[in-house]
Amino acid sequence: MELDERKTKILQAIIKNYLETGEPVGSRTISKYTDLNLSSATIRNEMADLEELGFIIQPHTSAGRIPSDKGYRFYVDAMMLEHEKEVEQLKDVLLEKEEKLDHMLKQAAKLMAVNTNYATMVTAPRSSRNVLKFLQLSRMDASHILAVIVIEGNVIKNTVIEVAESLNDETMLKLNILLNTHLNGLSVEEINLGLITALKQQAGMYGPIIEEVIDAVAETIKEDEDLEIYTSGTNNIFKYPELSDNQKASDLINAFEEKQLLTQLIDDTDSEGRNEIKVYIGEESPIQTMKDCSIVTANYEFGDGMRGMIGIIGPKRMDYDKVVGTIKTIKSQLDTMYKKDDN
Amino acid sequence: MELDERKTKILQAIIKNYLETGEPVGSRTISKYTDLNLSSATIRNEMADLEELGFIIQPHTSAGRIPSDKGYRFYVDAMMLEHEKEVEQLKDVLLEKEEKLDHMLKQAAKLMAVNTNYATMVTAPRSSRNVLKFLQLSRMDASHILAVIVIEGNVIKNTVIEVAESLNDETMLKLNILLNTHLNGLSVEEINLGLITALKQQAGMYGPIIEEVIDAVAETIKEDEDLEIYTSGTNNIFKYPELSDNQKASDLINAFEEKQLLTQLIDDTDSEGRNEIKVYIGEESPIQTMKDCSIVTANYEFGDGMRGMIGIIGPKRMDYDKVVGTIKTIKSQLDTMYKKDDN
DNA sequence: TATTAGCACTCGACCTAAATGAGTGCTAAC
DNA sequence: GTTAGCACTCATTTAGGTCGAGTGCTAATA
Repeated sequence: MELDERKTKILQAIIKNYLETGEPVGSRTISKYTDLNLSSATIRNEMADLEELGFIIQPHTSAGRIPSDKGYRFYVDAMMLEHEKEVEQLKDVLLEKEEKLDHMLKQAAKLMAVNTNYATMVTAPRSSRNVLKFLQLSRMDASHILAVIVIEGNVIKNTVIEVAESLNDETMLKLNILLNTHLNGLSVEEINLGLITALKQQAGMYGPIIEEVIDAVAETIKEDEDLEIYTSGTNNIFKYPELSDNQKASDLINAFEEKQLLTQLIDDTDSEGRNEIKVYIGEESPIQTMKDCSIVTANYEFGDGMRGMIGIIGPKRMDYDKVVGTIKTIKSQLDTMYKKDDN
Repeated sequence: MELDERKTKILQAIIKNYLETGEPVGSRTISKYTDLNLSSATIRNEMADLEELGFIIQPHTSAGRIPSDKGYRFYVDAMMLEHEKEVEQLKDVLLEKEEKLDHMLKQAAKLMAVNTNYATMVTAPRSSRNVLKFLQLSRMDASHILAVIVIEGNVIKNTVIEVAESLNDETMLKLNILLNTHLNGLSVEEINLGLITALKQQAGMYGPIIEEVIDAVAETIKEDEDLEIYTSGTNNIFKYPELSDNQKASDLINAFEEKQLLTQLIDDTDSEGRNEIKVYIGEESPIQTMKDCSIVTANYEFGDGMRGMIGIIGPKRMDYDKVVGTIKTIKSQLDTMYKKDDN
């Protein structure tokens, strides 16, 4: 059996109607809803076929049909193809550039949540290559040295190092020069034991400090890995009956609190994917607790190789059109925002 | 009518029983539960009195009684008085000192949540006096200066300042000395326009940079105000039927996401309050959406005048004993953790 | 006077049966 | 291939009925 044009039209109509009403769709509704001018009986026959093909499901005998995951997939694929041509932008979704990056990302998450009424997430961008850009030691007080570590993409971290004895200005200067000349431009993998030993030797009696600084650098670069995730609109899930029964809601809320779970959504295929927008429907989701949800994600990219992810999570019965539009809009705004002047 | 000893005993028994079962408590239950050896009829009379006094409530005719807010208040006050003597510590709630402060606070929130099965929050500590401790400008690359700002309590912030032309080492040194000698030890209020003008004059052609740095300092100190709040166990609210109906759950989840709302819980009475533990019951809560909850909070204090808050939020029918114990334990651990060696 | 036993009464919780109605599958006619 | 007609299914709603926990009140008791 094939999916001919009429079946396609009927399937589209069923899904469209279900997205709007949330109720199982009956044959009579379709008979009137479409311009096919077919009787409900004919529709019924076609629906039986569509069910056999796996696109729609009957929740129980004598109820209308609802889309299966496969049905949604078909619908979304068709829609994405449609969208490919028009590069429409939602005019009313306007992200303002904020002073602080974290404020802006939080803002982006919120904007998407308010606009779509779904739960949203935004990950902080991280550099594909974690390279040390700049290192600065300074004496804070007699027993503390402040180490400022800047890695590629202007991610800045600070560490306070305790020292037994105060160091004079000259020593500080020497250490700074030593560290910067040898370490700048290196990634954490490149800072190996041989290099460290060589540096320690050159530093003489200040070897232990070098060691501590390098530890801090490694720590800092690594720490950037457990990346920050901003979420918003979590409580939107209560707006959708299919998600708001206690067990499901609890699991979802938990996933949003334990942001760690959300990292599974982060796409690690390199950017070759043509800046694709990804849609996970129901069972396709990589996160177990979101089997009843659909997830739409996209990567954004700052000028200097920093990449992050934005995502919207809602019920399978989701306004895919709007969600994809919103994601696209926010993505493109983030993409261009830091293109010219960095931070 | 007075609250004599017998009434007190009965009231305590009612509340205790209700805390355990969650069901309205009937007269017969009390008649057997207590060692008063009174018939249910007598208890009924007493209960009618207690209701008249406002300590208990009948959800509907022909149901048992449940405590009113006033009843809970009575119970908690009595309990707190009891606790005053014993300074027991929960042995099994052990907070490990983490490298990073934010990790540790997150950990504290989680620990409390796991231990009590309620939702918890921990605010980052902030200094009562926001004083500039140390300032460091360094040249990051030709057109960017990195300003590192350390305020009292070793809160460190970074800002990148864009400059038109590259500055040489000597100028940088001069600016650093100029800024540090004049600004260190000052609070944001003390950095007034007169001082700024004087500094700008001394800096000559670099006046604009001075201005930007000072702006950044002001910004940084102010920004520390919109403080961070770590939450955990949010989804625990689903464990309590009285909170998990959709509207209430949604509101609560929202309050935990919009952490801003939680700031209302932060106690601004100065520490004179003898390190008191605060209990807000139902209507006493300063947060509208938590009228069906009880909230237990306490302030913790790091050695150097940094203060933060920990709190537990659960249903009114809460295990107050355990919650207060947990709060006390975590508080005292936080209190002592940074007493000797700071950060 | 305080306590208790007894009793009628209330009211939510739970169960069952019947009515409703949306929607189906199938068959026979067009 | 399409449609009208019809019997059938089944979730949802409504109404009625029982059950039992618990009360308030009254009269008897210590």
